[in-house]
Amino acid sequence: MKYIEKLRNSGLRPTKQRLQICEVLFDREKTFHFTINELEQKIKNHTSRKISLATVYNTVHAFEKKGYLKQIPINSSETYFDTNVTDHHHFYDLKEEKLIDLENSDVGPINILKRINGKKIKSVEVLVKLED
Amino acid sequence: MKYIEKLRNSGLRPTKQRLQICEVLFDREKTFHFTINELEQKIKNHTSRKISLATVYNTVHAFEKKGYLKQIPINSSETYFDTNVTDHHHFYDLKEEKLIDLENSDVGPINILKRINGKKIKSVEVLVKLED
DNA sequence: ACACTTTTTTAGAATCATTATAAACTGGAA
DNA sequence: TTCCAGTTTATAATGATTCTAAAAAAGTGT
Repeated sequence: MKYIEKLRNSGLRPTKQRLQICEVLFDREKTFHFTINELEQKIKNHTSRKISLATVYNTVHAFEKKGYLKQIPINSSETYFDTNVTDHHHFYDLKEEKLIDLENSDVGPINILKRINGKKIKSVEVLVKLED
Repeated sequence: MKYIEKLRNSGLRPTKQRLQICEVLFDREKTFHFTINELEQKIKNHTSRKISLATVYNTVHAFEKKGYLKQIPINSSETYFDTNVTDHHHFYDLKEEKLIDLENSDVGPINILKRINGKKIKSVEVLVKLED
């Protein structure tokens, strides 16, 4: 299994649950944007034995901490995560409540001119809201 | 009272509670970023008679709908609002959990090259996360 | 001021995403 | 195999937000 190494290397035990979640999350061509509930559904379809909701939360947070996932800043009742952890941006379709990737090349270069004393810039994220 | 007109003009009855919340929100020099709980504290200090939490929620949502407030997209357990409804951006200090305004002039012009069929761009918001 | 309608406020209950708990289980080292 | 730290699990707890429905206040016409 290709994910066993990945998990071991980051100090996470390659448990059955984590490996199955890896498959759902990372065996894809395209970026995957999801909420915990959407992920749970995908896991249900993918796997015979169910994985506890608490484990899904634990795992997603563990993966986020290790840098395999990132949260997308957005105002929604549920938290959105992204399997694409590179620097990139998003459209958010307000009606459909769906996220769409914006490559860096789709957004002109962003140059933050202001700086705050003693603070480093960790990330720059652009959210483009769409309406009909 | 200067807010009576403002409320009437937007079809909101100028009640005692709304006027007091207006004072807390809008009688300031600078932009005010707040969560509902922070706002409740400010109201407590400003007013003798307490305003019900439900009313604070109702009022903030009514003001948002009328365009006097906007939500700031950010991953936090609480929703952040902003009295500055012009197009502008934010630093978010992850350690302090504080928002800092970024004027448009602090951020180079942002040009979204991609378009989605049948959708209009409603807003473009940049969130710059800060760490130590 | 009074009567009447509509909007607003309110306290408390309900909801829902997320986190905490603590007992059972598992992976991996010795 | 034995042991232990790390994981999983069901369930309870938490906390922000929304709902409810009754009381209060605002606006309107008389």
